[in-house]
Amino acid sequence: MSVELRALQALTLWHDVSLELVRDEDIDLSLRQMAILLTIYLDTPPHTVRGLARKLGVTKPVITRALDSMGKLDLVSRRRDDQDRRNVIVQRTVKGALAVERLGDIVVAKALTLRP
Amino acid sequence: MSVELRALQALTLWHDVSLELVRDEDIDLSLRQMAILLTIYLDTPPHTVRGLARKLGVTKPVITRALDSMGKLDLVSRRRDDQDRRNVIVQRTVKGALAVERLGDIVVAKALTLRP
DNA sequence: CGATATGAATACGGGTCCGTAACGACTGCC
DNA sequence: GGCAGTCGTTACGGACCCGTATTCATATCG
Repeated sequence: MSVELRALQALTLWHDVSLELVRDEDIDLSLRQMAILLTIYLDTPPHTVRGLARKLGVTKPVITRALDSMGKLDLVSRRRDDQDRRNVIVQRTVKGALAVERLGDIVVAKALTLRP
Repeated sequence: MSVELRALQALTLWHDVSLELVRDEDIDLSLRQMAILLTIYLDTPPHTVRGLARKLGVTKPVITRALDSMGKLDLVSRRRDDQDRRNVIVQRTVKGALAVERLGDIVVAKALTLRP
């Protein structure tokens, strides 16, 4: 019974946040882009294209393109690794940090409405 | 400080579940499709195309196409409303219920790994 | 040095999704 | 019965994303 409740609450939370994100004009990222963005901001650096691809279970071009589009939005930035110039280091930005923070606020806000 | 922790936990949860969904072969739904699916299975029926469009803040064709693709996967089904044959009633399916249940399991499982 | 390997980016063909606009089916009111 | 209004679907053009294969730059090893 308590397990049933947990599952329903978890689903409701996921639903509420998804709905909020779909409605939101500002944040329009695909699930993959969001996973990439959060990995960059939550996991310990450094992050490379190949490393992200492995972690996400997708091909490298997917990461490259996601970084392209998120880079246009100034959510992430790229820099060559000086020690091995084949590598690209993915870096955080102020705008990206704010977006992640905002996402966290949404999740927290929706989570708080669950417990009556 | 406790608020910081909550936000970080919420973000980590969202990240972990997103990552799991991206990696998962079976579930490949966009955020919008997921929001539609969960609305159908969590909110009280009946659900119409127009009603879903209003709730999601998107246009009707978005709902129609999402129902098309999710219908092909047998996650939802459609039926004409006999009382007003202009309406289409969106119905749940066994496979859809299982998919939603599975998503709930994923969220719960990831949530449980947060509390040390 | 040259050969090989590695990392990222790009080219390509195909698929999906979007919003606007138009369309067909249906209802209800005059 | 006809006409305006509603609901869902479809047509269209554009944007985005995918995976495979290729290319370019760099590193490493013989």
